[in-house]
Amino acid sequence: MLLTCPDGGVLGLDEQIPQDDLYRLRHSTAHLLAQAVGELFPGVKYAIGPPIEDGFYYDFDLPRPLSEEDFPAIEARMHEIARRDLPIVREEMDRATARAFCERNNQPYKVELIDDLPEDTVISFYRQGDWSDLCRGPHVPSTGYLKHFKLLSTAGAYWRGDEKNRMLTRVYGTAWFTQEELEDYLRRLEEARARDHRKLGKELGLFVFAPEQVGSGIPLFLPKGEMVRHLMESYVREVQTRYGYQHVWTGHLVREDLYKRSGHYDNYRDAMFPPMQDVDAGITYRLKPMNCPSHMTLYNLSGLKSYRDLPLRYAEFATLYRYEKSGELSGLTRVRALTQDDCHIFCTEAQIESEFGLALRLIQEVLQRYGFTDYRVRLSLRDDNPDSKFVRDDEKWAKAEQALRNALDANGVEYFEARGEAAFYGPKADFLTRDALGREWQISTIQVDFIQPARLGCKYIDEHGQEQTPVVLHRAVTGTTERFLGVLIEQYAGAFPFWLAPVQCVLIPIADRHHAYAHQVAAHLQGAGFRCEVDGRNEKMGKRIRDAELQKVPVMLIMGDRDVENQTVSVRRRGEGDLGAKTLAEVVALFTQWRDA
RNA sequence: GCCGACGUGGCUCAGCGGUAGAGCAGCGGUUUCGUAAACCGCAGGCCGUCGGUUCGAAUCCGACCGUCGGCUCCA
Repeated sequence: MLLTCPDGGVLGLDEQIPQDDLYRLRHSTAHLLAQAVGELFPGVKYAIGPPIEDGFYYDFDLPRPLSEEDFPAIEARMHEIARRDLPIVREEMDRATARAFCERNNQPYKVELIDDLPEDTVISFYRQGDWSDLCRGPHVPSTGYLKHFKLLSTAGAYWRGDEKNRMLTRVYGTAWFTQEELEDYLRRLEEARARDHRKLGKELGLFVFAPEQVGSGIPLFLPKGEMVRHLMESYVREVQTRYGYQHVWTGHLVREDLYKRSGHYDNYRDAMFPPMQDVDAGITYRLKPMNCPSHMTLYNLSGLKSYRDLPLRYAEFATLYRYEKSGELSGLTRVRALTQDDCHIFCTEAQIESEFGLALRLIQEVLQRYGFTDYRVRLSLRDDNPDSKFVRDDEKWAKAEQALRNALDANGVEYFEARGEAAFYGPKADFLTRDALGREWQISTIQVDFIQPARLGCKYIDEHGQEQTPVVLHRAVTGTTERFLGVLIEQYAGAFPFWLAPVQCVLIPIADRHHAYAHQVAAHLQGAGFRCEVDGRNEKMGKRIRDAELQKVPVMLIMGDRDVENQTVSVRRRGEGDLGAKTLAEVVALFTQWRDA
């Protein structure tokens, strides 16, 4: 096995995986898995099997695909091999010997790996008993060290991550030093599943999917879900306005020609919904998959611009439609109808750094308001593969990349670099976060574009009366409302902060005779701008408290005879319990304080 | 799109060759209650769709649709 993880890039693995003991343990467990599969399925061809965060995987080319039903037998064999306590020994070979060895063992993937190793690489194998694998190491001393592991799932994976190649069978597993750590990890997985936004979205009545009736990847928002969306968007709109952004609106259909001119048609045709024909006029439309060309058109048609008009910032909450492949759809995090909080900033080259800084501060303010700290910033650059989508204009790319780096450095942002992740028109700074199950998603982004403005004929007149092409910064704050909401639900485990909760307060009158008072209190709070519901169901108070707690409503107001008499309500905070009786004025003051916190 | 698993009332799930079950939710009644589940009753499903095997299919086989876990992709 060749371990190309930390610097390989090929595997798309994160560079932060440390070469520590746990890494070594997992790496060896991957070998153990491979040996077990080899013993159970003679003729298996091995691909690669690296350690990954929390575990490992191994890719096999097998006569038949594995399913989880095969796991007990494989795990049993792994334990058996572990009990043999085979020493794991390193053996170095020269290239020709290594190649011949792998060919003799009918391991074509290993041969391919050897052929691709740089000239000066020391080629090593790790042997345990009569089983051996191409591998850089390091490993634990013997198979006896491997005790606390579990196979988790199978998956198809293309050889070398290329969909043109053969699909292999990948087995994922986890491994730990102690049984407690293993069990703890499995428990964490369980807990993560409990905060899955798809589950919570259903339980909390936020959204549904109707693949058979409306379509896959098109979330339908219930009143509570729409309330949260509305709050999220109003909030970002308020911040953007405060930062000098202007909001525009550009519709849902666009003539296809525009995307041919912008370059999107060539790069993303397959990911757009099929064209629509206006037969009478002979025009072809597309559902709008991105805003840039529309905003640039708006720029062009709203009068000739002077350098004094720049920077000009067009923001839009636009619902876009993208034909994501069926297998890629995932709850709210990957949808076909998505609402971006998009913005295009038209500016001069000299303004890039300050505009980037402004966008960055805006993003940081918003993420902080949401209590969002678990993200990292990726500087996404092009690669030098001549077949890739990136527009070829070295000078402009170099300029854009330098501008982005300067801006990141000037603002003291920590980031890591990823080649091949840029947009076709320029490099970007992407903000990545993880969902409950550890999958990484892009939220905020700032992109430098030296290409599209020229293609679409954007211009301004500089201080010398000369025509110039503006630079465009593409920028999204929360990314898409849908995805960000999905990630937020998981971060909060469904318990939204007071300002964002769709229902901020449930009023619980103890007996029927308290209903009128409850409605009176509710009306008062609604008048003060808070979202309240009266739970007047014929259920015991304890049951209604329980339901409100399970629905993650931040506040419950309970009222009985004492309260009616004293004109108070008894305040209960979710997860905290009874805070005692308060007057309405006190409640409004408390609510205001919680809302603005 | 590709590989694998799964698809039973609104929700969570049992049944896996012989005429469809439970809990929760819903509806009707009784109860009027002080901080996380009162009681009684009623109703609700062509078992994803289409085709095949069988005397007989929710149960076995196939195709399609959808969901889930990955892979690929992500303007």
